[in-house]
Amino acid sequence: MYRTHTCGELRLTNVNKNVTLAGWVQTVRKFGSITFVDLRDRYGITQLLFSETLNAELDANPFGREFVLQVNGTVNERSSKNANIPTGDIEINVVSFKILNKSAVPPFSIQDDTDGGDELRMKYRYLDLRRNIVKKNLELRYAVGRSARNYLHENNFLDIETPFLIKSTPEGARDFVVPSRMNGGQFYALPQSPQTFKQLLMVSGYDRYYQIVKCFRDEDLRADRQPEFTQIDCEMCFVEQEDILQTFEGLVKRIFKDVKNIDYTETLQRITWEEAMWNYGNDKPDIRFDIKIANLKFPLHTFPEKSAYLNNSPLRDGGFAVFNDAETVVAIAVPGCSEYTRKQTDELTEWVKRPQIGMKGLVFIKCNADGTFKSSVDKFYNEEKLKAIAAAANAKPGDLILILAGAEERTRKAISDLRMYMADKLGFRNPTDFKLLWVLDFPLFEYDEEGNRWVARHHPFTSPKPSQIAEMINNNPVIENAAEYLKHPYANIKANAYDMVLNGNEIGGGSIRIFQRELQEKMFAALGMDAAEQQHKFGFLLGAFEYGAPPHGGIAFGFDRLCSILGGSESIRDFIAFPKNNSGRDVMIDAPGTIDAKQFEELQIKLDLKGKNADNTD
RNA sequence: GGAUCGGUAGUUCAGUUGGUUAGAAUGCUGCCCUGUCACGGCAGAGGUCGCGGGUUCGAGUCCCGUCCGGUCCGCCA
Repeated sequence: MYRTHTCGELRLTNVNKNVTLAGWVQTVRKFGSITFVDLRDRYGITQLLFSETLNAELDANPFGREFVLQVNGTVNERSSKNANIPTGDIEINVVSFKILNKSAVPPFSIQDDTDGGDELRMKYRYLDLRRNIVKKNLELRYAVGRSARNYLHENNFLDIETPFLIKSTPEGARDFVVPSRMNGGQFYALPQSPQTFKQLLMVSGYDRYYQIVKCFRDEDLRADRQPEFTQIDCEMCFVEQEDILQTFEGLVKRIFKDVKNIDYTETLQRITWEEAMWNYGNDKPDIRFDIKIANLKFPLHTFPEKSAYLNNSPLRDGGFAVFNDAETVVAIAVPGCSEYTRKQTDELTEWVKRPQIGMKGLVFIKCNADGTFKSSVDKFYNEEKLKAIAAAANAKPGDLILILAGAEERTRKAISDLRMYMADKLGFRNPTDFKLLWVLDFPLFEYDEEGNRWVARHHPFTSPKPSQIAEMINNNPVIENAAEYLKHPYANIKANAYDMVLNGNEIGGGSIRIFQRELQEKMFAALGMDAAEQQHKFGFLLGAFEYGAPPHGGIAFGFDRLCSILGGSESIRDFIAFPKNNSGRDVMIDAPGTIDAKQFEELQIKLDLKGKNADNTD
């Protein structure tokens, strides 16, 4: 038997007991004729005491950090206790020890505050995973998964596996492809999601399905985006949007309770996509802080319902050419920043002028505590106008109003980014505060300028609002006038789709699906697929819809991202045991790599690499 | 595809207007130390300054290219 106890469980109640422990050497503290060793395993750290009688044996069998050690000895009460660790009241008075395996000196320290940089940690991920802090993240991940499974199981969901080797459908994200040896010249694709399979399971009558499943997308990466990632993928029959919202609100609340012991009792706030864009400039707003956008000027076709705001805008009849010429002028009131210095406002101006934001400048109005205003546009707007702007921005004395002007889309995104930036700066985005939100009624289509065509905003299986089905079927999707695409009836069709947002992150999204062949064909046609292409790519689905497809809908949660937010981290990498870097590489195993000539031959594939990768072959 | 920051000892970093033998901390090695737990003390080893080219009497430092890594924009139905 290698061990009788773990390194995390012995206490004062175990004193005098003879025990055997096994683990890794965290530190060795040699102290004249006695030696202290901290022995670590998954469960904790226990101090070992090697008294002077063992010195000869220690000299004969020296060990250092990360050696694997087995010790037998007696549990002793310590004469000086360590309150920082659960086992700090006791130590093991070692009788005998054995080195089970030696270790090279690790390239970085195996501690919470390691000295290792990211690159090194990823290269030696097996050592990094020994660190308590990474272990905690993986334990949290397991807890989230277990909680989700319990909830879904209790609600009659069935976990059904779907295939990874499927076929490429070049809608949406780029596919990872896998060559088929037995079918020369043909390729599988790895699923971007099990979307069509879970819909087919609905047709088959498995009315509640879920899967915690890997998905693959060959797109550029970010701190919160991996090429292979995990979704909690769910689908239900005989449901309307409301059923889905309630079921999965329940799921997330259960996870909060199980994992964080948070009673998230309030009903999730729901806003439409249009309201999200209007108030936050963003379809996944962080509502932990109450800063909303003041829309001082905007193109009416983007918010047709809001003409009253336009007519009452305090900018009307103003003398500032930048505002007068801009398509959109938007503002936020930042609490408590009216005393910003010139240096601070200049810094903000530089920030919005960065290429990633792309604004030409930043106008500010300081709302002084005494009720007066000081702005960078004083010569164009009198006190009364400034007061009206402040009122529109819901600003209070002591606030700093920041105003951006420019083209609608870019400016709205910029004010949204600025809102988040200021909130970060002011500490309004506390990672231990959690605020959930449903965003509803997304547009069904997006206009693709390059192709002058419609693309599905969510995916092509998403159904329109029932009231707009006729509008979709009876109209021709062709866009005659690209400049006026917003006037096309399709631009105003809303989807039966919903996103769940947590602290400014999309953690889940889904829709009620199309389940009628005719409507599905119309959707494919709207996206520019002719009948032959539809049959070739999605014939199986259209066929299935002819055999009694039930109404259905579902949702998928980004599992890695959900875990990282619950863990209070910006990056999902530390919630994945073996993640990939920014370039999609696994630097530990050095993947992807080349394959040998025989493999190419079996696959009947010849490489013809262009440019810088041309010498990348074996 | 684009922007931006970085690459100097095993590791994390500093390195001034270009100027003698490139530093610190930590880790590592050796010696000393009986109550440490970030132990302490003394001594020591350890560098192709990512790579290639250029400017210069002289380059870690300036310029060009390239590779690698981080972050972001585009992209991610």
